[in-house]
Amino acid sequence: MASTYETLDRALRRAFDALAPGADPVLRLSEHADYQANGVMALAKSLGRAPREVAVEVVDLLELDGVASVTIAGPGFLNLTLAPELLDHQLRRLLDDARLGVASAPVPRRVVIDYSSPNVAKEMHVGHLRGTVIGDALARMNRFAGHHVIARNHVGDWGTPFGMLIAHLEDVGEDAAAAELSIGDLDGFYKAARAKFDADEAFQARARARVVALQGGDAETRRLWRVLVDQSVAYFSEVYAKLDVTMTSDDVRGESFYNDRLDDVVGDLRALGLLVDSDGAWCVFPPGFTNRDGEPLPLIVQKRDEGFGYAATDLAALRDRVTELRANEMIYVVGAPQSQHFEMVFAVARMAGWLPDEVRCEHVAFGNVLGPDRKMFKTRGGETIKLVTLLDEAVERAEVVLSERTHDLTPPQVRELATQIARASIKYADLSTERQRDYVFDLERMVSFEGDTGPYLQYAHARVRSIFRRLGEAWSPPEGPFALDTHQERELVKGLLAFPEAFASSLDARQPHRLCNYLFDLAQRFTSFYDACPVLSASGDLRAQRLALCALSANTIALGLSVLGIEAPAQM
RNA sequence: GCGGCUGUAGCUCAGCGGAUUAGAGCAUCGGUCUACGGAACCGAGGGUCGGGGGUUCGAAUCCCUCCAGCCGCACCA
Repeated sequence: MASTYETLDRALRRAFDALAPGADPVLRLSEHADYQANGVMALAKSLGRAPREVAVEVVDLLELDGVASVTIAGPGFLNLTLAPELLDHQLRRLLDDARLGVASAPVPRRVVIDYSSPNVAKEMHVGHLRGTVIGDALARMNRFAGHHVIARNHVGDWGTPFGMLIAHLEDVGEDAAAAELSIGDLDGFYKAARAKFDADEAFQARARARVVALQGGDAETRRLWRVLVDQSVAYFSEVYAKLDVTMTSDDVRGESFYNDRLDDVVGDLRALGLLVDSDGAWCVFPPGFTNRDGEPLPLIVQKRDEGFGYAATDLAALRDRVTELRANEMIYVVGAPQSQHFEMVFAVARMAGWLPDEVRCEHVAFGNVLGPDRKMFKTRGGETIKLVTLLDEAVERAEVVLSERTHDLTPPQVRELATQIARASIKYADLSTERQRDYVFDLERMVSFEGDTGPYLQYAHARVRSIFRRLGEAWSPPEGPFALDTHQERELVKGLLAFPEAFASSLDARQPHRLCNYLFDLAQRFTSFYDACPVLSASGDLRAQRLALCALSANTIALGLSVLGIEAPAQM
């Protein structure tokens, strides 16, 4: 059974096709009716005919018996009003469907999502928030859509800084280092190493020697390096758990994972004749990229010193994902500043034939998190802010608000709820802003229960659930047909029926904020309904009908939040 | 200099596969209600959609140009 949108869209397309194959009806939710189709005007233009005339013709061709009635408005809009029997049918279907109308992909795709990617021995700070939260939402949405998701954490675990980190590890001793790292003081460790490196020549020499030893595969050096990586990954896992993010240590494929494939990348590019020696570095020049002097811009694969650039690693990873992981889709959730880099990597991969046309591959870029001064979010002292500090602060605020409002919760319950609210605050604030845009981090606004916030949605959900607690007995859908006589009921139902397309459009565009907008809109439709339409004091079929709308509202909000990675407590 | 992103109500943001009066939240102001959780609902004021041109019957949305901000532009990842 198709969703309401699909049912209408198909009928419209059939009629449009009869006049001009492939014409888009441009179907949307409407304020003037239930749905509206705006495509007639464009169609008329392409036919060189009067829009109203074409509209009449389309309406004649439309087969919408039992689905909707149509009127022509303005220059040629088709205003569609859903038929009572369709509404009834769709609502009953949703009541019976845990997926609330979202079809599971008939042919699951293998979707590789690259996200989070913190650096070993470096703190996770606000800069990692967006990539982690957005990536995880996209992972959950893809899973829910029925696809096979392979999450990849492209951790920064290689490079020259590891020389000094290992040398420092040697100095402080493994146990002390492990202790420091496991409590999450990664920055302290890094800074101490950095300070010694800058001040102490002997240390510098040891650090350099360690880099060489590490790259050369020296066993002891490798073991020490492992200690750093393992401790850091363990710490990242704690942060993910705290954030309720599904990424696990099994998803980690650090840069080092691809080390032994870099020679092949270079060799194969050379064999393909794509490699050019430029100032001693081995480069590929994909067409269409220029530098500041208007000259062709290289993707540096192998540096003059024979070390590999990160482009080589990215190419190796991409190849692995296509061949070994058999990806049908690849999503790189990485900050916007890297967009040119990824364009070039993808271009080179296509040139090399490593990225088939049928593999959808995209850089899902995101903007910065800004402080109140609209600059990169830092502490007053100019330090980056730890992710966990941010979370802890949000939990504290949520606890304060809860303790003011709540009555009969034990302290551990308050704590747990506050944690869920805090996560929702931060995640929703992040997800509800269009990805590419920078946004201002304002904890006060995020944890607020008023307005377009995570807690507001959680509250709206909890409020609906409370109706059923109060009801205290089983209920069943109305015997007779749904009679949506009030404006508020009808508006709510329109919202409920629109979940599948809101979800699909959000996923397809890799724009979680669309689903956020939908959920907030739905929550508002619900509260308007709830205010205007008594539920428990109604009786008979009317009560059954309204209970059904309540159940669907709660389920939709909970499911929508859940696929975004946000919890919906039943009570708060 | 080239390229990318951004510029919509006092503030924070949707809308940008063109279309029926440009939306929401916050803030402000005014209402509602013996209130199924008021952390609510209803309404009002508030916008030359950065400026200017163009295409179109119709542009916040498409094209050009200018302005402002952020970012990227060869061996750090």
